[in-house]
Amino acid sequence: MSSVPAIGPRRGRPGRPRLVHPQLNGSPREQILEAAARLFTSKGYAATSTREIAEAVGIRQASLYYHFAGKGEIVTELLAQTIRPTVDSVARMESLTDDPDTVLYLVALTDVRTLAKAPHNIGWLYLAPDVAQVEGFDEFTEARSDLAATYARLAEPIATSEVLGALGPVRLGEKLVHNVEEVIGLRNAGRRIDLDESASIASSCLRLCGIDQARIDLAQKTAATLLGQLDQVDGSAGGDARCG
Amino acid sequence: MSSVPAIGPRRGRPGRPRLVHPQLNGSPREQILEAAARLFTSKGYAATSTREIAEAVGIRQASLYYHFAGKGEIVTELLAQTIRPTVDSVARMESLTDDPDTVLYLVALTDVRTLAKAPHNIGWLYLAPDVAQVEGFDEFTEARSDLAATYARLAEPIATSEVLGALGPVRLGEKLVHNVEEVIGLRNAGRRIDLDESASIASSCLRLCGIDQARIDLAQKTAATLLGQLDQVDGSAGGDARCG
DNA sequence: ATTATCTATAGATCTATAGATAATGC
DNA sequence: ATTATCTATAGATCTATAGATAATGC
Repeated sequence: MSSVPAIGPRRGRPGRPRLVHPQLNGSPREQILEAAARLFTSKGYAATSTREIAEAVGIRQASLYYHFAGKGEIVTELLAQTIRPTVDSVARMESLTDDPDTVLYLVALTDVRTLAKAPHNIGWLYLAPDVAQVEGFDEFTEARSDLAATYARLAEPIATSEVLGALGPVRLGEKLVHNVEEVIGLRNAGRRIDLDESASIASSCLRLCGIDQARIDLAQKTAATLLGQLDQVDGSAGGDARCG
Repeated sequence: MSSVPAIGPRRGRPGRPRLVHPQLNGSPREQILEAAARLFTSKGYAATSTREIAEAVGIRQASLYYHFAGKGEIVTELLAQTIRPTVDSVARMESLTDDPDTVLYLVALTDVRTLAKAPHNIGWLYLAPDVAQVEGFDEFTEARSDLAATYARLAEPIATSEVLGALGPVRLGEKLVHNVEEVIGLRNAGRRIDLDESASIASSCLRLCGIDQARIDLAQKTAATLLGQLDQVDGSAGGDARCG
């Protein structure tokens, strides 16, 4: 019976059928990205072979090259897809309130949630030296320093003079980014990141600015109220309401 | 002249001479560890081949196996050599002063200095997934959680109730370790870590505990005085005075 | 004899390309 | 005809072992 098709008719999609049923959803390209994300974040980039990715998808190693030019293109696509939307979200947060403590709190919280909810711990890849050597990585280094600059801009007006004196705005921005990125390590250790955890990381950002507990409590409360209102207005999570 | 020794007589050491002059100091084993540390921290573990290590040392790839059973043994040896002496140093710091703020400050400062001064940014390797897969890595995961437990023990009595309420001692310990480890990222970005920078990271640890600026200033001042006295008593850095 | 290297190489990868094949689409 | 896979394989690694060789040490 060597001429029997390996797989049943399977819903008419063009192209030669796979030897194995697709185990993941989405287009082949999406399936590859999903499998690669899982392997890269769990085993490391250089330690993951194209063969392993293909096996996880359920295709032959060579078939990857129909969709991507190579391993490097897979990882840069993953990074590009997951650039943190934080910088863009700042405008939205600033439109919610005039209180600068609350804006920083909200931005940090959003950033933590983004890192916590991503389907895989992609944030990790930005920090790995083998990934940093991939052609075209510079773009992402730049994105991360834009992020630090944004944090710096938000933190500078509210930080105490002692903190600013010791660090300067640039280092403070970097420190806040690093503080938010604790969530990457927590995920890596298999920890679940709930909303309380996220809130406490966002609070730490204010604490690192030298802001006292009363102001932190206030910002946290204000932020919770604002987020509650948002949820009421549009039931959708993270609404992209295009108002003129 | 094909029978001419590749290298001059070179100080009588046993063993067949190398084809290339040693470019590094120390025993062959030390030279290998030095070269591997540089390559692992700059390119990543999985992305570094044994051939590259050998080339950096100036020996043939196969000669590595006279000194190490393989790549895994090289990296575990590196990790073992650089386990942070922080846990051990706590007793010394506690003997210097009764002020718990100052003890935490000193421990954090010592830890930062250790990470900053290590010849290569080995701390990085603890965080890399490809290294985590090496046989025998568990030991080092344990060492890191011992470290977090130590920070937790020191921080619990001095943290504000708000911080402890939000985080609990365990998470606070982890957060302090993560805060100290900012230095790893800074080094990776090519930043020089001077004493001021180290001091500001140690201060951030107190700030994350909810400690106010006045107490931070005091701890910092006390610590500086104590360290100054130490330097006067024994000129040696990090004296291992074995007193009964 | 011991030590530390060397040469040579087996065997297992790993990436990437060429070209065949089996679906759908028109 | 187009699409998405497959098979087969070249060529470049990479790790690890076997055995030779050239020093020193006794």
